Amino acid sequence: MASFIGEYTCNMDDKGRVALPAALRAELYAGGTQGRVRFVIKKDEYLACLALMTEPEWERRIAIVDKSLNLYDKEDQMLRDALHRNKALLEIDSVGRILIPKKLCDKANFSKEIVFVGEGSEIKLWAKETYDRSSISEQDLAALLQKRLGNKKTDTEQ
Amino acid sequence: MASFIGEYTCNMDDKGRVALPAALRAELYAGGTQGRVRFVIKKDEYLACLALMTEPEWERRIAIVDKSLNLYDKEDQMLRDALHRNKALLEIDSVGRILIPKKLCDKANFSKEIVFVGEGSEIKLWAKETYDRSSISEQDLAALLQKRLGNKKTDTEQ
DNA sequence: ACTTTTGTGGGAGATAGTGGGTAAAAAAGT
DNA sequence: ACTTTTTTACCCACTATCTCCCACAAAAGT
Repeated sequence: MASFIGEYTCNMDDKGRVALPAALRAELYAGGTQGRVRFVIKKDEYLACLALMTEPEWERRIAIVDKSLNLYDKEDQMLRDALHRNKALLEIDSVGRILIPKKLCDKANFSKEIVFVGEGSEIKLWAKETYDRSSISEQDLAALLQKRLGNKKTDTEQ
Repeated sequence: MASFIGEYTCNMDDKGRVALPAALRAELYAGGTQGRVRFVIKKDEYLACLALMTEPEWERRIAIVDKSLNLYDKEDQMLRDALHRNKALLEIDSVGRILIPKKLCDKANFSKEIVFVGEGSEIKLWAKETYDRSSISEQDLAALLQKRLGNKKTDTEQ
């Protein structure tokens, strides 16, 4: 399975197309994937960005959610419903670009410069301005790391 | 089995016909289904929308329900009866459209713009205004997700 | 400096979506 | 049983959008 890493900036044209940075594309095809690769792109549920992943990765994730939801529970169904909003299926075109749906561009305030951030099984897409503004301070990161992964842990971990 | 994903908007004409978005149609036929495909469309039991699924998927679901209902229990039989109301069997016409029965259009307040939402084994159909209005805020979704699937769990999981 | 790879832009053909007209079928009324 | 009316199905045609293709620019590597 592909594991993405690194920050890359590309420009979206006025048709909504952006080149998938070559390094990320290479990582994709390194996984022995032949032919067309399908992606799922979605609005991130917590952050002001989009998240891009391969279709199998999406299937894996939604399967986990489905397992803990009851088909005949109203609140569960509303959650399931909400989880399928702002998603789109997309493919890479003949020159290595993806076409981002307008609605999702708006949700993440995309205009021109898009930052691609490899995060293992997914790629985050940010409007450059948003990305630069949203980074947490080094101190906060240090504190969060210490709390969640350092020694003084309060909850379970694998 | 076909797995549907993505949001698509199409217009219903005054005869009650809507084009099934090409991406969803392709997904259908990708499952090796040749010739005519039959669908079941129904009013969603909990939400103000319709749900569309292949006939086999419907059979699968109703079989599960049947298993947990008692043939000789009055309330169970009334439920079984209710579950078969507001259903219709439909096919795709020669240009890829479906014809939605008037009764169901009314139930879901369809007028012109219909949003198709792929949700795995089924496709939800919403009147656009209803869809936009019924969307929970991003904060609420984040909170609900955090509560149901995040770390600070208060109830059982997997 | 030159070659190769990567990113960007635009035009043309293909295809998806939409609408209407007509014929057949079903439903309703006489 | 037959007529009338309504509904459904099939066909054709138009338009807007998207996808493919070509080409150029910019960067990186040799």
